[in-house]
Amino acid sequence: MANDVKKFQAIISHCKEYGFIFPSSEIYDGLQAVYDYGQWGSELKKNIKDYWWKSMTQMHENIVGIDAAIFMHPTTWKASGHVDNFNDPMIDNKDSKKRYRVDHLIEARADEMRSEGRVNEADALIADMDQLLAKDDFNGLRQLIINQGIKCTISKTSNWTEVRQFNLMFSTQIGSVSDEASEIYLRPETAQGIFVNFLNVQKTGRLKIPFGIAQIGKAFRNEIVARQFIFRMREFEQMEMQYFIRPGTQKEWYESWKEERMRWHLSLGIPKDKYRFHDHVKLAHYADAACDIEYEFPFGFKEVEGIHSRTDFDLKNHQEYSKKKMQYFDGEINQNYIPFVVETSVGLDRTILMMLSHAYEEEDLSTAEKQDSRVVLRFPARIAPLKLAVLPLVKKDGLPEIARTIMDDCKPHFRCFYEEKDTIGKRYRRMDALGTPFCVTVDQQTKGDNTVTIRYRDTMQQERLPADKVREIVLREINK
RNA sequence: GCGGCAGUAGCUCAGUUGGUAGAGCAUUAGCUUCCCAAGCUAAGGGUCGAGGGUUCGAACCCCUUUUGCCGCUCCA
Repeated sequence: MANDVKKFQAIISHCKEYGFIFPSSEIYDGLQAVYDYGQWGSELKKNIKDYWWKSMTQMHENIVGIDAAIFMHPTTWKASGHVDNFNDPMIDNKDSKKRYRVDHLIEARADEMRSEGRVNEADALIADMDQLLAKDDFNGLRQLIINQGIKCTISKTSNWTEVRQFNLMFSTQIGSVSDEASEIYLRPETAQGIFVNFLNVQKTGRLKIPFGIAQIGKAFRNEIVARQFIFRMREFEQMEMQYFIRPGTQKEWYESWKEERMRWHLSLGIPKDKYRFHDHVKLAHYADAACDIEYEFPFGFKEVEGIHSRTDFDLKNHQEYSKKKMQYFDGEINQNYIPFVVETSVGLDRTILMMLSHAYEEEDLSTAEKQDSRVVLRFPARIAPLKLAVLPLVKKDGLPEIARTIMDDCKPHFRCFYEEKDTIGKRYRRMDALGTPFCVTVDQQTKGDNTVTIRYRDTMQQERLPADKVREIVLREINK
């Protein structure tokens, strides 16, 4: 474990040192749990996004993508349950460190009274509580808990903190005049952007159930505790797909998407034993089955992707709040119904951290004569930020000019890097540290027969091949 | 949110009982190099996380704040 902590810290340093990830607004000391992707981190991120997008949309004729806005009508979050379920005042017991919903504590007390036959007292207590809740009188609520002598069930003490309200959603104002009606939220999940567009997409796309809508986008959660580098951030990006199905078929679709999504994860080159499914026992308010795909990070197995059978919860609620029929006419069975939904939702930033964790290696290359080591990022070629480095062995004798023609041939097709400074070995090692899978080197022989050496990141082996084949070979590898 | 530890150059760190900062690597410019880092020369880069206090004087002591890591807690 100590080694894993060390490795994790080494990865964080490496990300900073080599331009993958920086703390947000670092010159002002950073902003808690917010990070920026640098020059190579953003390439990596884009490549992962593209790969997911292609696997989910291009490879599925019945899945289409959308890009919904971050701002949404405030009623969206009433319909989704975010406003009601996550705005409750909470209180902590200082001894047990246990956090309680204030209304749960007081209701438990009232139930106790009722079981003792003190029904009137119980009703009065609930009435008091409702009044205080309505006024957002947190001090009053705390006083009520203390006056009632309510104790923590674990520590058996009444050593309570202040009552606080934890708002998961960030809010801001739309329009330049700030009044209450114009308060809106930054979306805490991207899913609702899909649900509110269900009718638009289904009708204009003439889509038949089953079909899916995919989306990649930012979401924002005001986490109480946000930590572990980019694992839990306040601003993060999700890649998700909502699959609309006939009611009653959710179980089979849930299972089939579980399998399919696991296949995708394995296709990233990460071995099976680094993943596991974690089935949810306690289900969220919208789900009838749910599991996570977890990856073994240096700090343990943690969720990367969630697969949820969301039933018709979302569409049904949007139908109720919007008064628009969220129905689909299924010609095959001649029925109108609100579709059920199976959701797959990957954390993009977590996927990046997963790829970094798996790719990062400090390799010992020592021989009997010489101590040697390198840091190498073993990214699959398709997601590596840089695909090819073009290196003249020396920066004279016309070698740079030849190298430039290879650059010109390749750079319209994939990200290349040109470098003539320092010894060739040093340049190879720098490329290893960025995870560049291929380097080609132009030497004196190139001038005679137009061949170059290609050097592979993972094996450090080299081969000689015609310079005009480089583009084709790299293209083949990155699309494999 | 509670507790522990930490913040000195891009990275890793040193800095003796308080006397206004150093190293290695990295970077930049040359030289040398015909295939795997740690050859040569030179240069740049830090108001020691921030603010306040004590002091003749603070990287060092005190307070506040902020950021990170770890443990607990939480996570639709």
